[in-house]
Amino acid sequence: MNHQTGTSAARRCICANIRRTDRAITQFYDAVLGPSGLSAPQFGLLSILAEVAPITINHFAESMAMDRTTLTRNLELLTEQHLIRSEPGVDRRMRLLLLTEDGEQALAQAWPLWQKAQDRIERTLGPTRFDALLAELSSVVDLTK
Amino acid sequence: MNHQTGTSAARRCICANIRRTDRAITQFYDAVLGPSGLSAPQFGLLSILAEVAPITINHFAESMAMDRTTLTRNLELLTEQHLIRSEPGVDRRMRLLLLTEDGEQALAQAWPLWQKAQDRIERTLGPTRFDALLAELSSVVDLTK
DNA sequence: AGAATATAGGTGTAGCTACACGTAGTTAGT
DNA sequence: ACTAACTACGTGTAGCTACACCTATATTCT
Repeated sequence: MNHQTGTSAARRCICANIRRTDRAITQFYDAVLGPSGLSAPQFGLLSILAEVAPITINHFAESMAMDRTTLTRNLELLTEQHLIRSEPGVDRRMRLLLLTEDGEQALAQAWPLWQKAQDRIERTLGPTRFDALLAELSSVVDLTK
Repeated sequence: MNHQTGTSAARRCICANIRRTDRAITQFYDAVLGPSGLSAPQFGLLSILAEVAPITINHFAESMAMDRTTLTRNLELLTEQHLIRSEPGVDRRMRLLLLTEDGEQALAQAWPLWQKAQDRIERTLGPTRFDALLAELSSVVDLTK
């Protein structure tokens, strides 16, 4: 079992491999986005929120495939930095999330940095491999449901 | 820009997509590994440590592509649970990491559960797509260096 | 031998993640 | 109208992650 040939079962763990890739890519995007003052996760939240706002926390969490309570904690920080705000909806339980003007500006500043990081990956892999990778990642997400 | 056709740039962010996949797959493995008492990251650490022990923290961190200080914090928990231990090396700065007997047992108990989770992904994708995905993840890690 | 440098590792701080549980407001059933 | 069930959201707790900074030991250079 696992002599010279082949890769150990542990090294083939798809979970460990994805987690490892997550650590590497997040550090890479964090470094490139650094000058914007946004972390990779924060940029991700703002860029999607810009498309789907106004939206409730639950729907936003679903859109991000993120636990609702995780999103709540992340939104606290963005709110403290005045990058987003929330206003009451018709249903008094709901809060509708919106970007502030500061948030729009921070996002606009970060876009070229994000593009730089994204291009590094996208261009090196090429369009075919890149799109295939995105598709496979989505397949994995679907498989866990 | 980004009307009905195509996917928005934000949705194509490889960082956000990998992070999303990480959340999904980690929850999936955590759920399946639940009965073993090990989390997905803990199983990952133990299964690799079993192969490379005895090893220093720095070398283990490198082997896991993980920040050294992150590893330190994770090892604290495993040590408290008596799943691993460390002993001094010849160089008095070093600590050599080892699995305890409890750790070996916990790992042995968790293996079939891990196999169950892994099979779900590996069998559905098939060997070709699965191996290609692992390779592409490694490519992404290499690109961030 | 002594000073400068390099290596191994820990601590303070802070952000990301999610489960279990709780509260307030809404809707459905009778 | 009243109760039960459901929905939207927050809080307590705890693990995973990494940067900046620190200490202790070992090595190299002069």
